[in-house]
Amino acid sequence: MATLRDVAALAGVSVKTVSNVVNGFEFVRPSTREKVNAAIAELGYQPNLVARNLRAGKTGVIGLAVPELRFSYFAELAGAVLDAARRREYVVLIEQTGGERSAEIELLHGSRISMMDGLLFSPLGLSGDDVRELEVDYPLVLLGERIFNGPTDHVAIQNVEGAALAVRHLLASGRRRIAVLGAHEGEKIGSAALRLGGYRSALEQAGVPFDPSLVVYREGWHRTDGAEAMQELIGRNVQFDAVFALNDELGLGALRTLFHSGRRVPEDVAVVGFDNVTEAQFAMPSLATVDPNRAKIAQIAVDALLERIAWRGKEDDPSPRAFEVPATLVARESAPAAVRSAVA
Amino acid sequence: MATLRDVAALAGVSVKTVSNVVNGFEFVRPSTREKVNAAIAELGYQPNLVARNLRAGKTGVIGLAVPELRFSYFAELAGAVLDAARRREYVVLIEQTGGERSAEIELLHGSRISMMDGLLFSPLGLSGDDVRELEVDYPLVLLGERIFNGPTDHVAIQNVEGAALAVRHLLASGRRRIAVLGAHEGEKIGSAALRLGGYRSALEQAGVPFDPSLVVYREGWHRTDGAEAMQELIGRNVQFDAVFALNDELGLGALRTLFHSGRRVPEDVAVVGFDNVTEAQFAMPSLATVDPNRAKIAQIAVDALLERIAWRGKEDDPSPRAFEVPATLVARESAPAAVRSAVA
DNA sequence: CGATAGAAATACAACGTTGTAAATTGGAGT
DNA sequence: ACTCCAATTTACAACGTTGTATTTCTATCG
Repeated sequence: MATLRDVAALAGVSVKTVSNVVNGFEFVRPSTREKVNAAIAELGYQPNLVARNLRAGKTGVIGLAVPELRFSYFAELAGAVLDAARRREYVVLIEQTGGERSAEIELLHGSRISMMDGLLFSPLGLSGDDVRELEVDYPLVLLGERIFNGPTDHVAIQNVEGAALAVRHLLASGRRRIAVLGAHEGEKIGSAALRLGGYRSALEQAGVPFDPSLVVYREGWHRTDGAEAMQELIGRNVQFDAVFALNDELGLGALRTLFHSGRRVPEDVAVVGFDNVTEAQFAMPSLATVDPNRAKIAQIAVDALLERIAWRGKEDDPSPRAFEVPATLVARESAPAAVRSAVA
Repeated sequence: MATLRDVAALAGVSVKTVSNVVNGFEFVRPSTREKVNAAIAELGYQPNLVARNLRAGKTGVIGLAVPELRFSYFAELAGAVLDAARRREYVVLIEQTGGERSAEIELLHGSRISMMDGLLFSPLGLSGDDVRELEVDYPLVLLGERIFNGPTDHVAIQNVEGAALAVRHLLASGRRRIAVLGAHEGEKIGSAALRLGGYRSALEQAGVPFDPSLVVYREGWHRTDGAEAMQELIGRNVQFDAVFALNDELGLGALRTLFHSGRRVPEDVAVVGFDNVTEAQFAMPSLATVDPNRAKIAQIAVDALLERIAWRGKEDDPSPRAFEVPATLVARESAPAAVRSAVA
């Protein structure tokens, strides 16, 4: 790989002059500029970003830590982050933590971080008790619902309001026996708890009594968990005409079980999920869901991180900021907008 | 951030001694080592990888260029690459090209590359005519079926054999009118052409005549394309008892149309896809498919790339290698192993 | 007790870049 | 031709590491 030095030698100028040309410095004689550019072209010179970044004290790289790319939600989030970062001339290094606490802690405190200007972190293994782990000396922005009120900026989904949207949507179509899949026993914060809270408040607001026998607890978030949770609900022999799955994967699993149990969706049971993953749109029937607005989340998170990066070293860095991105309801076949409309 | 220099000052030794301790150099007096480690702990020193890499002339980073993470296939591939890379102490910088030729070319020749030791590239916009673009001076490994016989290593799926597996599976369950969704008109290489080839050769081998009216051409690879292609097939009024979709997304879209058209899967129509994306497993009915063995692809690709990286500068770098990873058939509800077995 | 070998520690340079400050050039004004 | 200032170019240092070569210890041996 050619270096500035090689180009300088070929063009018969100093290294710094080549650097000036490369960086578009104003005061370079046109004839010199031309000579240098010719040399650059001849050698196929490309600036070495590692050296440039060492010099500049920054890397042009931000990290994104997610549990696993395999899960659509994170893959789509990652895609959105990549897009948002590119718009700001940053590249993204992705790390999979597997959702494991130890891996997350190691990443936060490991030396890989020194390759990044900052980190977008979507914790899963860490809990509220681990906030101390988040006290790091580099810009860090938290995503998701595991940890609130940490020492860093935080971008969250409208969990409560989003869940309420879903429930109101079901109520509006005449459903009154709305089950919940995927609640977490005893949880206070975290997506599950928040969404369950939204469910309860929407019911209350509508004057529909809360019935604990309609709540299915389940730790996992995957399709199999949804299928099993649905199975459990059916096994209880309680009457229900709608299901609010605390995320789309659970909802998709539930659709599967409902189908196998002979129940029609949405005629017998309406279903709404949460996340608006791509698959939801293509499920059979397509799954109504709450769209957390991933592109916006990514944009806000990247912007917040870059702001923090820019503030690095300044004495007065603002205290932790909390962003909340509005969620919207997406009506689909599994819970259409009109009451009991037929399937196409 | 503390540097070696800071640690050295605090410990009262030279910078190089600290470096020696950090790197586990053998000949350091235990007492010195202890002093240094104390200083490291006190300052929370972390090596600066950018500097280390500049010095070492490598970055510890490999690039992965894919069209879009939103598509499950690439998200899952990316996840597998991340895992494979981590096992070899490498991190991965992911770039989305959007599948656009110009973006792909810019990435190949841009300066971002200088942040990477090598690139895993899954082209989509580039075609066989663009092989010249692949003549770059850094280690490059190609993935996928867009370009064969390029000037670089190449890791490919068993497209022909995989497709033949799918078709033989359908034949074995008694199907004889097997439609194909997603063929590309006039294409010679590329996944679609190869898989279509596997389809034809499997039919031929079984003595089943090839019927052009069972082939639905379609450029796109997404679910909507599958749904539309299926619609088109139905519109032709030709008889068919099985569908081989050239990838899972097409297959999932087809399932949807079949469902809406009142056909039962697999009783009336068996369906097999290709790729084994996670969703296939959870579709209703679950989608039988050909598993290209992504984890192995990722592992082989990463290994090949790291080998090339290790060979950098050596005079005798081997000529381009082509790897092919065996595909396997995954029987599922949409095309079970036993003939016309009932749905669970 | 001095020589000597190996261990331990160090100085220095270099990776490729760019900021700083100093040096050189060229042309206008007189 | 001479001065002066802005334009242009340059030398040097530094970003944080580590390889190489060199120096300084220290213990052992004759």
